[in-house]
Amino acid sequence: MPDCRPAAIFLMGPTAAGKTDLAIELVQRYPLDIISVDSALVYRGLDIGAAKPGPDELRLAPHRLIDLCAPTEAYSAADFCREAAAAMAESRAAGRVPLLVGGTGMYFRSLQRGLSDLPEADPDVRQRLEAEATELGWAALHERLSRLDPAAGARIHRNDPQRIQRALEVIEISGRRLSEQQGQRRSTLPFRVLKFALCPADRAVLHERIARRFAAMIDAGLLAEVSSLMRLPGIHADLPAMRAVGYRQAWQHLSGEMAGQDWVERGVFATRQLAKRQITWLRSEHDAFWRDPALAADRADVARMIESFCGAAR
RNA sequence: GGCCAGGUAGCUCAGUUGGUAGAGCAGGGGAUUGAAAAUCCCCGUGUCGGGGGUUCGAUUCCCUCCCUGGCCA
Repeated sequence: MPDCRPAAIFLMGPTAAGKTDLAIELVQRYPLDIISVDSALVYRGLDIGAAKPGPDELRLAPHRLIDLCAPTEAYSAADFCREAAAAMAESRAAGRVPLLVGGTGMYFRSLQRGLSDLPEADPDVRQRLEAEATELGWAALHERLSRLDPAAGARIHRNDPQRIQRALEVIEISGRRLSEQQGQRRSTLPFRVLKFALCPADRAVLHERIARRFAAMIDAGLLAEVSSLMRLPGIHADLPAMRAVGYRQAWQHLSGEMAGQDWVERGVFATRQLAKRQITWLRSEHDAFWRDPALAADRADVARMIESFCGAAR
C-alpha cells in the first residue's frame, strides 16, 4: 500500500558538520522550504556564536523558525512543534516540500512522535521549587517525587535537578502523575519523511572543524556580540540563550569569572561535547541515511535520493 | 660545567613508610516528553623517563644516564 502522505525531508547532524551549506545548495535546485530545527537559532541576537546563516545566505535560502524570540525569553520544544507543524503545512499547501534542517535531536523527536499533553512551564512554580531546593536540597525533592510518583522517581536520577523540578511542576499544576501522562504521545507527523544523518565518519574530522569554526567565530566578533547581549535589560546567565555553547563561556570570561584565554578552550570542549550528544540522538534514528556533507559524492547522493523521494508515487 | 627541583593517564597533578597506582580536566558510550547548545548517568593498564643494582618483590631505596625548569658559574 503506497504511503499517500506528503513528503518531508530531515537533515539532522551535529554542529559544524556542514548541514547549512548543503541545505542552501539543495534549496537552489529543488522546490524546498528550509525550516530550522535549532534551539539556539530561535533567539534574536544569537548570530555569530550560533552559526546562524548571514543575510546573504538567508536571501538565497530563507529559513523559517529563526529569530523567533528575544534572548531574555525561553523557547520550548512544544513551541517548536506547533510552529514547525504550521510551517510544514504551509509549505505543503504551496506545493513545496519542507526541508527540516538542524541539530536539536529533541525537536526532531518531538515533532515526529508528538509530545504528551502536559502543562507548560510555569515560572512561578519553578521559582518556588528552586527556593525549596536551596533550602532542603534536591535530594529531599527527589524523595518527594518518589513518594508522589514512584515511577517518575525511579526513572529520574536523584542528581538531575532539571527533571526533578519539571516532574514536580507537572504534578503540582495538573494534580496528576507525570509518569501516567507521558504514556500517550499526542500525535504523529502527517508526512512521510526521508531522513539524513549528516556527519563525518571520523570524529577527529568533526573535532577539527569545530576548533576551526570556533576560532572563526572569535575573529568574527563573538565577544562583542555577547557583550552587547549582556547589556539587554533582564538578561542573565541562567537564561537558556545564555547557557548555549560558546555564549556561556564568553559570558564567564566577560563577567570576570574566567580570566585569560581559558574560555576559548572551554568553548571548544563544550562544542565537542554537544556534538557527541547530538550524535547519540542520531544513532537512535534507525531509518536515517548517514552521509558526510563534506564529500561531494555524498552530497550528490543526497540530492539524488531527495529527487527520487519527492517524485515517488503518492 | 656545578647545585637544586622535577620527569606517574592525552593534559594538570596526587600517591605508594617496597606488594606494579588515582583525582580533576580532556576523551568515549548512554539517557533524553514545554530549559534540550540544557540536564544527567556510566567508563581509568598507564614500559610510574631509560639502564643497572639491592630485594622473594622496585614506580617507591641506591647508582648511572637522558630530558625539562630554576639558580650559580
